[in-house]
Amino acid sequence: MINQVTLVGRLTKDPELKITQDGTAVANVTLAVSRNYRNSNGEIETDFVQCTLWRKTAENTVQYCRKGTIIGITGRIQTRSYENHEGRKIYVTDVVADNVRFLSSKPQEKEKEEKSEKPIAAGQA
Amino acid sequence: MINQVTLVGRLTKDPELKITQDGTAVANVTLAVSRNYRNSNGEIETDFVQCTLWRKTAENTVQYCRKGTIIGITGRIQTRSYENHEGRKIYVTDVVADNVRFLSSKPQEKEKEEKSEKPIAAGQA
Amino acid sequence: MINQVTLVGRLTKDPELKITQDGTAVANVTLAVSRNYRNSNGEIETDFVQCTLWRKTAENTVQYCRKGTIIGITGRIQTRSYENHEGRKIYVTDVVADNVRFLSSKPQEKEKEEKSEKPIAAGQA
Amino acid sequence: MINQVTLVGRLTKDPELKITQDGTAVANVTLAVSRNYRNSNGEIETDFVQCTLWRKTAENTVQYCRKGTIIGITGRIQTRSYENHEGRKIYVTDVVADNVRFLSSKPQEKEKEEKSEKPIAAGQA
DNA sequence: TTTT
DNA sequence: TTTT
Repeated sequence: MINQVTLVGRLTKDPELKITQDGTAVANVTLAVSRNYRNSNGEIETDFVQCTLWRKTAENTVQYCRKGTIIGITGRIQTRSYENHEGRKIYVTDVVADNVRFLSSKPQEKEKEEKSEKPIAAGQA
Repeated sequence: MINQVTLVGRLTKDPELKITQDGTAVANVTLAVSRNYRNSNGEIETDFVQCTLWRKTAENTVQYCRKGTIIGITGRIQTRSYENHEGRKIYVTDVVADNVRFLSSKPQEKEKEEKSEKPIAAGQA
Repeated sequence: MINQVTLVGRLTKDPELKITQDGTAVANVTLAVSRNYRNSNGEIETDFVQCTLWRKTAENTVQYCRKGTIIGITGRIQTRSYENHEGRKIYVTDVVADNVRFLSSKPQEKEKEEKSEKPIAAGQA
Repeated sequence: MINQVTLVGRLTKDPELKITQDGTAVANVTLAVSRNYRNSNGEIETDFVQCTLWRKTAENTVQYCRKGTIIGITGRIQTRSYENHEGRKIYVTDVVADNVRFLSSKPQEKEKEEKSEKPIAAGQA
């Protein structure tokens, strides 16, 4: 079957790197994607799409992007469900990225003091 | 910004037409989209993606498709939130269709007894 | 059937508006889309994709973009063929845009002297 | 930059496997993708999109598909040019596949006599 | 609260 | 929990 997504939008926050139990780098970000048309009140609405980035893609995004950076993501929609502490079933939908492109004109590299201690070296760029 | 989705999958149920307060036809369907690779247990997982179809697209899908029909959808990811009766904020993500294609080899027309009473005639096909 | 394209790239030239015989505005542009990986020589190659924009989409692109502007296009691949003056069949492939987004950080409006004489007013923006 | 294509259409011919000089399997196919609307003469037109498949993707397509099979392709548009024997520059556009899905209801395996001699075993499926 |  |  086919499941293909392309998004261009702005990061709603500075992205943060997490490490899973088995040592894999991951970043969960939200993309603010404004619509191309106005609603009945003349406003431009925005969709806030949750995205999951893995490995190098996560590391590079954390290193080179921050709140407000425009990025392009290609990937697929993923759904899953879990039971919360009240025993209620919660459904989650997000976009798992295959690829991320940095589209802001000047994605100035962030200068974070902890940079040299980053858990995984950032190779590629 | 850009927000573009393409899905091909199977309807998990017979689609049903609803009519909004202002008289617009709408259908909420779930597409079962199996992945193209096996997980670490050797299984093929499936994403269940909620989709919203409007007007003719809704009407035609209800008329020509049923549980198990393979359809292709192009559209965009939409997010919204509301407060449930407990005052908890609920986040909802679905795909709003621009276009639907019927891809099953023999999408035999359904013979439903209530067909002649359908609230809106199904034109296009 | 499904035919869906998303491109983000730079205009290779200042776009120009043409008017067809029946009075429709059209612009033919080429998008330079650099690839996300290096070839065996360590170089980043670029695809030069021909795109056709119609009506308001053409007019707005001509008004707000110039050589080098980053734009996003969604649309479909179109193929056609014709015989050239030597009787040889020529095959042409381009992308017909449904939608164009201006993604350069500062798409400063062009100040062209002939602006006030533009054949069709540019509404929307 | 972003360059993302999704196509669903029918193979215009039985696909054939070729082997490049360095031993890589490749198949060049054309997808007939009918449009979702009628032109001014009430006809449904069709785009014939050239696609290039590599390695396992090529091998599986050759093994499991034939003329008329409906397949889904995700990939990117690729452009290149060369000079023909008359010194004229020829521009070529095709879609390089990342992924291929077989969507015909009954993609019966082809029984070709040369099957056991296939240059590269077809694993995956 | 899932399709083949 | 939202970006410009």
